[in-house]
Amino acid sequence: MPVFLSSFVNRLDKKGRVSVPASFRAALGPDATGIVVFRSLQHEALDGCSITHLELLSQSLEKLDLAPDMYELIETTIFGGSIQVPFDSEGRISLPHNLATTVGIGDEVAFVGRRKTFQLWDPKKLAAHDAAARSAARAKDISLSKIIAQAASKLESGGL
Amino acid sequence: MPVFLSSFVNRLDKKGRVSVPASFRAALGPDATGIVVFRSLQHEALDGCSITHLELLSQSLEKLDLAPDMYELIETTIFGGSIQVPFDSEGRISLPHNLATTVGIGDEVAFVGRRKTFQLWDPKKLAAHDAAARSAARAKDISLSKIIAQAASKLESGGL
DNA sequence: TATATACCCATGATATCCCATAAAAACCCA
DNA sequence: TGGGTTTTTATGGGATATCATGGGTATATA
Repeated sequence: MPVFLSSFVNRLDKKGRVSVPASFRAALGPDATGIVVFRSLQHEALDGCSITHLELLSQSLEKLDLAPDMYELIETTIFGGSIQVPFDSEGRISLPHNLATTVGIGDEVAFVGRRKTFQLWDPKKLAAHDAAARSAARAKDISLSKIIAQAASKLESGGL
Repeated sequence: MPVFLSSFVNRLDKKGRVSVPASFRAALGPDATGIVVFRSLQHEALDGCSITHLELLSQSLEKLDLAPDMYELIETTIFGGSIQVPFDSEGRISLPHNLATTVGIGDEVAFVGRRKTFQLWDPKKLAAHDAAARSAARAKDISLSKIIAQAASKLESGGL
């Protein structure tokens, strides 16, 4: 199972090319010829994933009973708005300029792993988002060991 | 089950490498190729764990019905903020410089066992934190023998 | 002709691998 | 029990491979 972990900041050169982090390329597998990129629904950022993952998403959507307008929204935003970007021989993609500017990406891109997918951020926007997320986590007193403990007790009581 | 116990202070060399304590490596098992490190949500320190433990966390997240914003928060904070660091042939990891500095780690790292996980501290910050934690424990009148006694009586009454 | 896209090679920085050494711990055997 | 020996650990440094990045050139596209 490919897992996207950690974050990396890479430069966009004047041709609009940027290296996809080597570990992400490894997670995509040796056969991957590129990635899929589309605007995030929640953030001022881009979502990226493998082509197979997008197909999986498509299948999942069919299973769900979504409201028609929701379905409509997702169809146009994700599938309509997504683009396929191939790797060059060095593992770079060329990010369309208009797509980059819509999310505030200038000459640097932060690749952020999110397990099954990853995101592309403007590093400054990411830093702000990260700081906000951290203070929210502290405010709600979230701890990982708690989460694991909760899930474990749920597993015990719930069966399996 | 791997258990991380006790603490060790090791030096960071100028390449940014530091030995993971042998007993921690033993706890990780012979097959472990590295560890996962991310910023602690609670402390000015790094959390470290095995890759399997992170996968456990990942599964836990899927099991729990977390609020979407919470799920969101954890995904970016933990998975985006974590890095996978492989061992070199001597059992060292190379700690990214920016990650070390964000938690105040200079040229020494204190590895602190916390059972299922461990933490990486700047030794001075750890000493300060320790002192604070001890006085807090005294203030709350916590004692280990009390805790054990309480647990024992609970077992008797509650069965098994 | 301009603009964009793909393919090729060059280079510096970083990370990884491999070997050396010194200190500490474990071991062994009288 | 004590002293010597072996093994494990932590640490350092040089050589090598990988990666991100830059630029040149050809090929397509409008």
